[in-house]
Amino acid sequence: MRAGTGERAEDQQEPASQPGSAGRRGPRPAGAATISRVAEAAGVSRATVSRVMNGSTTVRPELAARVRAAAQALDYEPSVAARSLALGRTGTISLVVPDLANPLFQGVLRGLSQAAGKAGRQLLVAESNEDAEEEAILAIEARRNSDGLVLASPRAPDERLRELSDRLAPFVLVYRDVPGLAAPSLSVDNVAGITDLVSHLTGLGHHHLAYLSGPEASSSHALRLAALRAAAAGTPGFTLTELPCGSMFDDGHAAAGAVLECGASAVVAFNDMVASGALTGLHELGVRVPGDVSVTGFDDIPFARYTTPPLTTVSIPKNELGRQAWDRLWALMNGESGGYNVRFQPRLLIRDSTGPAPS
Amino acid sequence: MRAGTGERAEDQQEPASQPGSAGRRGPRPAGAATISRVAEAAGVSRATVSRVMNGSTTVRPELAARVRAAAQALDYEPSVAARSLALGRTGTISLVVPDLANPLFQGVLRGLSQAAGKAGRQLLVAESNEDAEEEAILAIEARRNSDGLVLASPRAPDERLRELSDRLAPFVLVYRDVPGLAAPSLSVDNVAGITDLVSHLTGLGHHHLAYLSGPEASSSHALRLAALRAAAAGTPGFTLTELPCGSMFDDGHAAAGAVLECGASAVVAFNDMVASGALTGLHELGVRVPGDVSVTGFDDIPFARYTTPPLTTVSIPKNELGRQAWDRLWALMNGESGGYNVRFQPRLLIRDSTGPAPS
DNA sequence: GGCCAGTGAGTAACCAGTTTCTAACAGAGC
DNA sequence: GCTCTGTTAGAAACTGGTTACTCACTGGCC
Repeated sequence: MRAGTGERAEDQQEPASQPGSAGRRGPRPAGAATISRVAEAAGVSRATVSRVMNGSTTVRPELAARVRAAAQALDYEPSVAARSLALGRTGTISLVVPDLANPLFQGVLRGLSQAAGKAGRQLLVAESNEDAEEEAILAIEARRNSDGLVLASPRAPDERLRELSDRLAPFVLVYRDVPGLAAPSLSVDNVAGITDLVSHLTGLGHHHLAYLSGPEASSSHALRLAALRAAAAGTPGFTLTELPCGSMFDDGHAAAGAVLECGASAVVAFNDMVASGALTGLHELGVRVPGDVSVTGFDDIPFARYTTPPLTTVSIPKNELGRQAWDRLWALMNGESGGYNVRFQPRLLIRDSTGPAPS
Repeated sequence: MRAGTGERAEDQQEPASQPGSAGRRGPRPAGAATISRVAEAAGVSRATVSRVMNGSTTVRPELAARVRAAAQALDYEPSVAARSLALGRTGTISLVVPDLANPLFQGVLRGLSQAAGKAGRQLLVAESNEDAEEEAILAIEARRNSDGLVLASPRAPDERLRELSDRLAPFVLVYRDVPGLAAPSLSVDNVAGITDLVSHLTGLGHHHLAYLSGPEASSSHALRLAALRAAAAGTPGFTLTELPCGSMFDDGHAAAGAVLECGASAVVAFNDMVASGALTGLHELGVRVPGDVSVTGFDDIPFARYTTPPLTTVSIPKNELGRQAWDRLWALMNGESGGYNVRFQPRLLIRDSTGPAPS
């Protein structure tokens, strides 16, 4: 993406060092109005200004108007930091994900961002770069800066999450279900998804499946693989070939040759990106999909409808996960129970990348 | 995405109302250690604890060790809110974008998140849902909760941004260049991108181009359209057909019929998503790409390499924009000049969706 | 007219840190 | 031995809000 991209400076502008920022005395805001200045201007106490700003009804309307006028005249905006300190909450929640480039987490981010925004809450985002310990550290750090946390942590060991649970609370776990964890989790039924996929493929006459593996440490990968192995073990005359792969387009693209070699008639890819890469790779090798080989994905990313051919996949409600994460977190922050754990049932979407096994 | 997705409650867990949260006296943290408690435990003053926590060297090593031990024993973590108040800064910066589903902004988000993370800063994210006035309001709100702002605001009028400039500073504008704005901007040379695209296509013998328009209010769309019109006006025997479209996959998909009707031999789509949708739509109509019609995109989203055929497009350094936005903002926050405005030169990527005009 | 309840607004005590100013003390120099 | 200087750590002021408590004043009721 960056390689070779030229860059050119132009449009020189005046230095633009912020006018009032040269630290009069206190720290940053310099000339910013404080509640005291507003109180003085309106001839009332700070308490009254505070009451007016927070919509308390115990202030005489006429006085309230005077305060509002003073605030307006001074461009007064309450200090968020001072408010947080006094109130003991920040008005912010945070989201920690392993990878912002992954549509799976982008979906949660969107859903959460919109739900939190509607409730007037700010959203802090941190990316752990797929590193298990980083996930934990960032989660703690993000949590300290907010009132609650939504954590997508596919790498960190169950035990680590359990021991962190106190410092992270209130928090909600997504795309994962850790037994014995004192936090609600919103997960996806990977087993059901894989089972649906396998029935669909065996129904089409496929007996030899290749699985393009996800990242070793991924908990979703582990569940999907286990479900596939179980299905294979439970069906006589069924062969499962496991091919190491990854989670990105390129991984799937690079695996196309191995797919061809192993002789499978259908490919179950770890996710849609891998499937989509494999589709392109197979196309380049002259393999027809679904004529020669069927291909399936997982997740139903927005792009899955626009691959050639459109991808048969398993749809999971990414935005909905984000929205519900907000609901749960909100409940938790109010001291209520976060409710039950929820496992979303994915939905099989049959498109054109799967067809009858070649005879 | 959500339609029909089943949901099932299971794994009932204990109520999990946070153990210590029932408000002992102060607000939230309940039993959390404060600097006073640590000071008391270590037998020193709060000032000394503060100095130790901030790595001041003016504390006797032996004393410092005692303080650290006490802090450790009490699980002490400084209050972010109190620190923000005293210091006058939050350690957070914010990003406001119109649409988190758009790969363009996802790229900036990633680049910014990583750069800010490396510097130990938190990142606040807000999404304006493509609404011009919402952009402004969210920007103010986000800015109040942080020390600086990166703003992607393709909708808000120039004038509105100029009048807001004081309240938003320090801030950096991305994907846009507003004349006279006292803030550095990082933009992309849309004109150069379109010019490259047009030369490429005319070089292949295309004389009739269809432009699949972006959203009316988008400043990128305006610039790209203007560049196309200029190119058309400057080239004899050149026809430009403008087709209303949009910015998403579906818009491009829906426009395929119109493309066919208008008789153009090449399609310049507003962006890669539109191009990709158009590709699928044309394929469904039995049109060969690039045999019958050539198609180009803009942005080079990760997916563009995996369409069928791979998409000829213009690459813009999305992550790099995020990284540089951080650098500029950092400079600004330190009272330095934010430097020159930068206009990135996009790079033409010729893939397989363009070919010679049919004769 | 006096008592009581209710209302509106001020006082002051918080929230949890940072930092300036000051003082105690130790060691060096004369 | 005394003064001067440098180091270390504490006292207290400060960041900008919120809120429990208190009190003055008003009106209703007897």
